[in-house]
Amino acid sequence: MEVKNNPTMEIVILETAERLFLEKGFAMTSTTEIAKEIGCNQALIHYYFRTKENLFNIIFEKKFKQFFQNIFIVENLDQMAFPEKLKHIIEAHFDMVRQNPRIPLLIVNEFSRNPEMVANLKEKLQGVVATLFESLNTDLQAEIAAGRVRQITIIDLIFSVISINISLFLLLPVAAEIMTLDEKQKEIVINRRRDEHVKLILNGVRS
Amino acid sequence: MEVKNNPTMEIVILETAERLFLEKGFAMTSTTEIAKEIGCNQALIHYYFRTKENLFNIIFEKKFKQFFQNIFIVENLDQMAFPEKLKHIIEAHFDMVRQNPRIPLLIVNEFSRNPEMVANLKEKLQGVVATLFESLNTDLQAEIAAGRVRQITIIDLIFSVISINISLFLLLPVAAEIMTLDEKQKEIVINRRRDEHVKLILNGVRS
DNA sequence: CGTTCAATTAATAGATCTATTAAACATACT
DNA sequence: AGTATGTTTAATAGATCTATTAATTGAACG
Repeated sequence: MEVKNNPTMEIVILETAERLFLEKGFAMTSTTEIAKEIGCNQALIHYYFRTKENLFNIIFEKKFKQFFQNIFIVENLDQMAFPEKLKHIIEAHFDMVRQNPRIPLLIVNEFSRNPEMVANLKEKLQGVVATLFESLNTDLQAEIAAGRVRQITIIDLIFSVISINISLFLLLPVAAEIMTLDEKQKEIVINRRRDEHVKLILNGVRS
Repeated sequence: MEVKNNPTMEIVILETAERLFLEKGFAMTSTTEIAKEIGCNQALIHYYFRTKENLFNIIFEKKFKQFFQNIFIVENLDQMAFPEKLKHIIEAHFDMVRQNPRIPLLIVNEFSRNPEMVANLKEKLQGVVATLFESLNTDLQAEIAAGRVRQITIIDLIFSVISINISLFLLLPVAAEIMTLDEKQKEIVINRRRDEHVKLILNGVRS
């Protein structure tokens, strides 16, 4: 038997590249810098991944899927009433974005650099999203019929949840600088916004 | 009298650079490309603006101020009741973002590239924002006291408005690709979201 | 011990980008 | 006409980046 490919360095490269791409984007991250960060030769990056573009695409695809597949992961939703259910969905999504605050920026920037990439990935998640939305939509329509929720499409509702959560973590760095918040104060803001998003949406869809 | 400096080319460079920086960001836009787009020699960019960084900073500062100073420009707010006033503020901000859909991305990206830049600019707009918020806050507190609006800070209210409006135009390119919307359908979505944002916020702050 | 093959490095080609310098061009003025 | 000054271009230095190639290292195995 030949020597097994050592996956360690490949993984180190992936992790380091992921961190740098998320921090500084595709254009501002060079393979030279990735190698320097790791402490290895720059050619090694190309040995494992051939091109910078290819390395980026692997990471991007992973992050893209991760972000959309985990869009609304909540356990035991079935027994809940609609407002409670919606509350958990908002909070779960909020927490997911909180743990991946830079992915939306990565996706938005990559789309303006290379729209093809997103176009190719979209099919892979349409199924996942569709079934997830359908279940919630059934509840939503029941609530609307019962007069407890105003006329609103499931798309608009979900879009509002995603928007408000994503934009917090997108804008917070800039907002914190303008309002001169330190890390501790930022934490407080984030926690307050978590409650605020729930209130805003739950109240916002009342009839 | 000597020949007056010809401002035409300087303006052409500024306009072209602005367009390219907004389209593709700082790193992905080269002075070579700006010159090629204009049809002039690349050295001319440096003749007028010395460095790419300097050219970018001039444009960035302009866009930054433009975006924050026009944050809530509405006429004749005084005679309106609070909900009507808030509605007009949301719509005015929505329309402003609609006309400058790429500025938020420019600011967020530039901040992660060079936080100093934003730090230096923040003082110049704190005065403008403060007075604007104070007026609205007076109304807000009255509404809360009257029991028509739930407990919410003016910061949270304004942050929600800005968030929901900005994120629409930030996410729409990607969302439109995923949902396969053409330009006409995008327009429809934008117009529906404009109403939706008003409803969401107005309902969302009710007690 | 020497062979073999994967992993790693050194060296470098080739492209591109920023910025500078010197020369060419254009225009107003004497 | 000739000079002076602002504008534009040509040429290029110097840096950096991606990607490739050839050489070196190192570990398993017969």
